[in-house]
Amino acid sequence: MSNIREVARLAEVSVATVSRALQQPELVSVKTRNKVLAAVKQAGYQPNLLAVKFRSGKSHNLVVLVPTVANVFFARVISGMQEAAQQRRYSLLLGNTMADDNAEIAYARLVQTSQADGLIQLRAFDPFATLDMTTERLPMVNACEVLDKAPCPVVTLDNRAAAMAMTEHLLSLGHRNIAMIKGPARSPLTRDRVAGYRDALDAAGVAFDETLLCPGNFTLQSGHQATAQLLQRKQRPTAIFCENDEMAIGAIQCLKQHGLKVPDDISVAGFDDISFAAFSDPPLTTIAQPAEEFGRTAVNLLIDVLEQKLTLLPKVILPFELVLRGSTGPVKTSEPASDTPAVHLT
Amino acid sequence: MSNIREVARLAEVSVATVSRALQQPELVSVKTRNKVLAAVKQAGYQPNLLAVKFRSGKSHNLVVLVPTVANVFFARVISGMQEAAQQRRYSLLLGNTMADDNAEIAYARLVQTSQADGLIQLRAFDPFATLDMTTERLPMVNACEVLDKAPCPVVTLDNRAAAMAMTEHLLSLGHRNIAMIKGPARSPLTRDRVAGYRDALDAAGVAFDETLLCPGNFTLQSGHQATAQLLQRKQRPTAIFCENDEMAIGAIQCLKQHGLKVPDDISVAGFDDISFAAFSDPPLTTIAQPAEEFGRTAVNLLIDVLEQKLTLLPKVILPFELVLRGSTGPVKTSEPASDTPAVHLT
DNA sequence: ACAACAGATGTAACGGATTACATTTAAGCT
DNA sequence: AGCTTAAATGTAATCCGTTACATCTGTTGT
Repeated sequence: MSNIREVARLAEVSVATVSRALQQPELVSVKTRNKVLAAVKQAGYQPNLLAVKFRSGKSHNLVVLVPTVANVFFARVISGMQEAAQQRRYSLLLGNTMADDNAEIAYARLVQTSQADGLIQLRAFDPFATLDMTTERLPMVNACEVLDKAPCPVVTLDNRAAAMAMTEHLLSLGHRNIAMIKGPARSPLTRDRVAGYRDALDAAGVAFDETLLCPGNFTLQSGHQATAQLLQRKQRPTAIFCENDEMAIGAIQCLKQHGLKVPDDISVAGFDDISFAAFSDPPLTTIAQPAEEFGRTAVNLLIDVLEQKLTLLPKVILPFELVLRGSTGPVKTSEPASDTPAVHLT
Repeated sequence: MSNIREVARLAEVSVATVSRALQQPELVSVKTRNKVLAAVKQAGYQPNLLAVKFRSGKSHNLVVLVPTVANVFFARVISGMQEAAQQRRYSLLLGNTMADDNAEIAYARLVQTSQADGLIQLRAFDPFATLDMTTERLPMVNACEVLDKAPCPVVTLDNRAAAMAMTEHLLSLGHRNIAMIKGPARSPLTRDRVAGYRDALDAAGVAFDETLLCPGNFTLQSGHQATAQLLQRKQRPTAIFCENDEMAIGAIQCLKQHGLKVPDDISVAGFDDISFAAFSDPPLTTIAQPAEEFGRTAVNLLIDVLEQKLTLLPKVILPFELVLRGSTGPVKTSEPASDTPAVHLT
């Protein structure tokens, strides 16, 4: 691979002139510039970016920490990131961490040793928190599932309000016995969505029943399993609100296998509005999240930080949308007035 | 950020000794080594990888060119890549190209300018083909959808045999009027799968009817659309073989909307075995591809090439599996003997 | 004609880790 | 002790593009 010195030799100028002809053409006379350009072409010269990055100390890479790329929602987020990064001439380094803290810390190390200029974290975990104090924490943006007190810009969605909106929708259909299939217990995301669910229940004067909350892990299988458990209850819920669409689709399959009709016998709602949501049977009522926009915003925010276009630590809250489709419907009135008297009004 | 000179100063040794203590400890006395290690700790030293890469001329990055990360199958492939890359201490640079030739060429440039040591292409397109001859072509592996005469190692699956297997399955259920929803026409992948479909038809002595081939683009929507078209035919096909699961799921939805039962009225088959396939209603008969294994193999192959562990250009063919589920069933005998006489035996 | 200055170009230092080669130190042997 | 050899460490070059600073050329103004 030819280098700048080779080009300088061919063009019979100094390396500085070559560099300037390429970086700041206005500083070089037209005649010389053309000589240089010709030499560049002749030599097939491409600047060695490793050298440029080394010299500048900027890698122009961003690391993305994602729990699983194989998740449809995250795939869309990454797609948006890619788009924004490309526009601003940054590259994306993928860190598929399987939500493993140690893997994330390892990736964070990457950043510190200047493989990347900054980091985007899609989970509520601070990979720099455990590092010793001699090592500085690096530019980071936390998106989608965010830390409560993130020491960095944040882009998220009002999960609590969204969950409340969905729960209100179910309540408005007459449901009073609404189960929820959650994500992992420790996650702030899960906590917020449960809080929103509870807000709506409280506002409607419906008693909260902890046993209606079922843990899941955002996979199709876990939605299926959790639903199977819910169906073993003495009193079957009339609606199931799942914290993502995959679990909702898993839930619907389970219900059908038990001979139940959705939404006639039981309503199901999801979250995310992945492409499959509109194609499930019945089509899924869900909360649409602007996934690609999450990615774009996170990247732009991070680059702004890197390029010092930002001083404050912004908190961007993207809008959600309640998407009503066929998987939710009015509660069947044929059921006997189903009270759980002991719990009623505490 | 402290550098190696700082550590050398603290340990009261030369920079060469520090470097050796870390890279080839056996060359350094135990006493000195400990001094160095202590100094490293004290300074919070992490080698600057940009410098290391610059010096070595190896970026230890691999570029992945993927048509769309948002596609479930590719997401799994990338997941496998990530796993293998991490194990072998390489990083993955994501290039989401939207199947745009120019975007791919731009990414190929990245590689040339030593941002990455090699490239994995998941599409049948050679981004180096159009580049002028002064610029050398760089290490590359072509996976999943491969070029016929790829100038590089290849990891693929016998798409022709797989499509033949699926078509034989449908034929064995009595179907004679089998439509196919294809991918983009130019793709070798589409061509091979159509060829396999035809092989099976020929072997069974069933006439090939070109009008039963419907173009799609691997999305849920396109499966839906193509199916709507197929249903306008005078003579409805009794089975639809889709070139991926997304299109199959789209097809099933369309059929249901037209009041048709799957598989009683019409059978549907997919390809890929994405997670949603097992959760569709009915569960999808499909061809399982070892997606993660594709990714792992491609990465390992590429790194082997980079590290000169390979001399030949291997062609790895991974196995597929016919997965029978509920979306395919015997053809209904109640239909009148349905011939399309004009076409029969040409 | 000369000073002042702008414009164009060149020289060389720099960034941080690695490593060939040189040098010093220690150990082993007679 | 004196010589040989191995082990340990140091010195300095190297990778390549950028850029501060120096130098040179040519123009304008008086």
